[in-house]
Amino acid sequence: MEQESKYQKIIEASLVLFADRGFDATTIPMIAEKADVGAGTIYRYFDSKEGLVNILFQDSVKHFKEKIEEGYPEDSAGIHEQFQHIFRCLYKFSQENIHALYFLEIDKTSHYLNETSRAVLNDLLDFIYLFFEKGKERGIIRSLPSHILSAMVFGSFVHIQKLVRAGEIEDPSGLMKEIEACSWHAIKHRG
Amino acid sequence: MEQESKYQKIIEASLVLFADRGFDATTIPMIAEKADVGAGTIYRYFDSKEGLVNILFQDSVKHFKEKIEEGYPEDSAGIHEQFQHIFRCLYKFSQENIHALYFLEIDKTSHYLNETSRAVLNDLLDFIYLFFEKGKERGIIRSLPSHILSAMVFGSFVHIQKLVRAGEIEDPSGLMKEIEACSWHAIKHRG
Amino acid sequence: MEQESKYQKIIEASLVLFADRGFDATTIPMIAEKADVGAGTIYRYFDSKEGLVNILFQDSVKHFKEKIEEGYPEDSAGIHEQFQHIFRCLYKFSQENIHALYFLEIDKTSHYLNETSRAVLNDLLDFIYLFFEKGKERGIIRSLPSHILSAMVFGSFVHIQKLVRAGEIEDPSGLMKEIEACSWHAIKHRG
Amino acid sequence: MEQESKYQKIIEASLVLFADRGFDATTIPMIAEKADVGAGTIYRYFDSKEGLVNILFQDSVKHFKEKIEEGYPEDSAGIHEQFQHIFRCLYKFSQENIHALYFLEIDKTSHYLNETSRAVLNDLLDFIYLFFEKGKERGIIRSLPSHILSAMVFGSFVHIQKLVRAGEIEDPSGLMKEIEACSWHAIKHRG
DNA sequence: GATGAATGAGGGTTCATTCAT
DNA sequence: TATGAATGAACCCTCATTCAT
Repeated sequence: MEQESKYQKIIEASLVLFADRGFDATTIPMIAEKADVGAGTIYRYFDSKEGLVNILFQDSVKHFKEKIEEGYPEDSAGIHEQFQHIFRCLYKFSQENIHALYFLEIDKTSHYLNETSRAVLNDLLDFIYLFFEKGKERGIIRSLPSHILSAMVFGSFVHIQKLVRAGEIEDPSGLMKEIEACSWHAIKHRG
Repeated sequence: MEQESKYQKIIEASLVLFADRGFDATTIPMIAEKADVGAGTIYRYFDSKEGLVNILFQDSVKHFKEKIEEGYPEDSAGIHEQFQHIFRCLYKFSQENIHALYFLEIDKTSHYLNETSRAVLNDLLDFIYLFFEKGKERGIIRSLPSHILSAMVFGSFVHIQKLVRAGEIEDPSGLMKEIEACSWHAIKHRG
Repeated sequence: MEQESKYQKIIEASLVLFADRGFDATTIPMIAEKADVGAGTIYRYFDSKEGLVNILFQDSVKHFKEKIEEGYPEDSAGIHEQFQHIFRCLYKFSQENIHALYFLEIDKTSHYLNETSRAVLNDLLDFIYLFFEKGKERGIIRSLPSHILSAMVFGSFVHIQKLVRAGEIEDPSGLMKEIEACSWHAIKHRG
Repeated sequence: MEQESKYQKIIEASLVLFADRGFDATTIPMIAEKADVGAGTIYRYFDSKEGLVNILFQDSVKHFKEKIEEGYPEDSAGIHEQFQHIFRCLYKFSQENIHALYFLEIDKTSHYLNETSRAVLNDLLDFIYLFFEKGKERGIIRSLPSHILSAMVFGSFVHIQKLVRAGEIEDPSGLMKEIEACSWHAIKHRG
C-alpha cells in the first residue's frame, strides 16, 4: 500500500527541481532519483520532459486562478478589497506549495512552454489586467500600463519567495501584512 | 584591423544569449557563431562555460556597484536622495546593457555561480542592505528585513525589464519616474 | 467464450507485424495491442521476443516443408512435375498466409535466428537441394550449384510477393502459371 | 596523414553493418566502433541515422543507374544486348561493393526511406520498366507486368549475392554467364 | 593566436522484460 | 490465467571540451 502515487511523487520531485534549478538544468535522471522511481516510469505518466513541465505549469497557473476567482469580491466591494484578496491568494498559494510559485515567475517567452501553457497564462493575466484597468478607471490605481503594475506586484512577491526557498527567510507569515501594504502603496494612486 | 577584440565579441554574444535563453540553454557553439569566432577560441579567453558566465556575472555586478558608489549621496543628503540615486543607477545600467541586467536577476543559489561570484554579489547586497538599515534607523523606510526590501525594489524592476526584453514594453523611459515613485512608496515608512 | 486462443492471436499479430516491419522494428507493445492481449501475456506463451520469432520461423518453415512432402511426386514422375509441385506449394503457402512467407525470405545469417531455426531451415533446404541435384544428374536442370538454383527460384518468388504485400500487385493468381513458367525456364537445362 | 577520411570510414562501416543486420538492428555505437571513430563524429557528417542510411541508399541507387546509362546499347542493338548490359552492370556493381547491393533489395515501403530516396529509386525503376515495356512490345520479353519481371531478375540476383555475402559462395564470377542465361530465359518470350 | 574536427560523457527517450495483483 | 505498471539497459543524439593544424 503506497502512501503516495508514483504520479504524485514525480510531480513533487520535479516541482522542487524545476524551481531550484530551472527547466534546462533539471535532468530526467535527477527527477527519477528524487521521486524514487525508474527513469522510464516518468514516461508512463508524461509524454516528455517538456510535457511534464507544461502540465506542472498549467496546473499551477490554473490552480492559482481558481483560487483567486473563488470568493473574489464584487466590484462594489472596492479595489482595495480585491487587491487584498488577490495578494492573500498569492500568499496562500505560495504556502501550499512554495515550488509551484516558480511557475508564476516564468515568462511567456520561455522556450519550453507550449501553446496551451501560454493560453492558460494569458487567461490568468487577463483577469489580473482587468483588475488593474478597473482600478485605474476609478482613479485608485496608478496610471501605469497594467503589465507593469502586475510586474511590480508579482515581481517583488516572487523575489521574496525566492529568499524563502533559499532559506534566507524562515517564516514570512508574520511579515505578510506589511509586505501586502508595501505592494498596495506601490500601485496605489496618490492625490 | 579588427574593430573589436575577440574577447569583447565573446562577452557581448554570451551576454545576449544568456539573457535570452538562460545559462543552460545556451551552448558554446551558439556563442561562437554569434561572436563570429571559432568554438575553440572561447577557451583561449575563458576556462569553461561556467568560467565565462561567472566572469560575466562578476563584471556586471561589480560594474553596477561601481556605478552606485560613484556619486552616491552623503548620508546627510537624505534617504530619499540615496534611493533615487540607486534606482536611477539601476535604470541607467539597464539602458547601457539590457542583457547585463539579467545577472542581477540571478539569485545566489544558481547552480553555476562559483564562490567568487557569490562573494561579489554579497558585496553589492551589503551596500544595498546598509542603505536600508540606515533608512529604517531614521524611520524613513519600513521596518522590514533588508533583504525583503531589496527584493521588493529589485524584484519588481527586474520583472519590468523582462517585459522590455520580451518586447512587450517598447521604451520605458517615459514611465521611469512613475515606476521609481512606485518603488519608493512601496518601501517608504508611513505615519 | 473466446473464438480464438490468446496464443493464436499473438501468433497472428506478430506474423503480420514482423512481415510488415521486420523483427527489429516490431515491438512487444505493438504485438500486444494488435493481438489484443496484455504485454505480459506474451511472456506466458513465449520465452522472449526472439523466442517468439523463432517459433514463428520454425512453424512456417516446417509447415512449408510438410506441404511439399505431402503428395510430392515420385522420382519416376519426372523433374518438371516435382518442380511444379514445389512451386505450387510455394504459391498455396503464400496464399494461406501471405505473412508467413516473410520467413522464407529470411536468410540463415539473420541475427535473431537460433540454432534450432537454422537446423529447421537446413532441413528444408536439404530437401530442395536434393531435388536440384537429381534434376542436374538427369540433365534436366542447369549445372549450377543447388543453392544458387534455389536462390533463383525462391528469390524471385519472394520479391514478387513483396510487391503483393506492398499492394502493388492486387491478385497474382492469374499470373501464377506464367510466373511458374519463368522460374522453370530459368533453371531448366537447355540443349 | 590518414589513408582514408572519417567520412569514408563511416560510409564503409555502415554499408557493411546495414547489409549484414539491416537498418534497425544496426546501432550508432556499432558503426562508430567499426569505423573507428567516436559516436559523435558520425553526426558531423550525417544528420541522423536515418540521414545516413538515406545517403547510402541514394548513392547506391544513383551509382547503379549511372552505371547502366553509361554505354547502354541503342534500341537498334536489340533487347538481349540491353539485357546483357543491365545484368553485367548489376554484377559489376555487386563486385565493386557487395554491401551496396543491399540497397537494391530494399523496397519502397521501408519505414526509414525518405521522399528523396523513394524518388531516386523510382527514377531507376522507371528506366528498368521502360526496358521491359519495349521488350514486351517487340514480343521478345514475356507478357508480365514490368515490376514482376523486374522482381524476377533482381530478386534472384540479390538472393544469390546474399549467399556470397554469407560466404556460401566464394567467387561467383565463373558462374555469372550461366546465371545471366537463367535470368534471360526466365523473362524471354517463347513462341 | 585561432580554428573546428573530433570526442565521449551524459542528455532524453524507448522498450523487452518482470512481477505484484 | 492475465495483466500492465514499473524498470533500467541501451538506444539516438548533443555539446563542452581538447588538440592537431
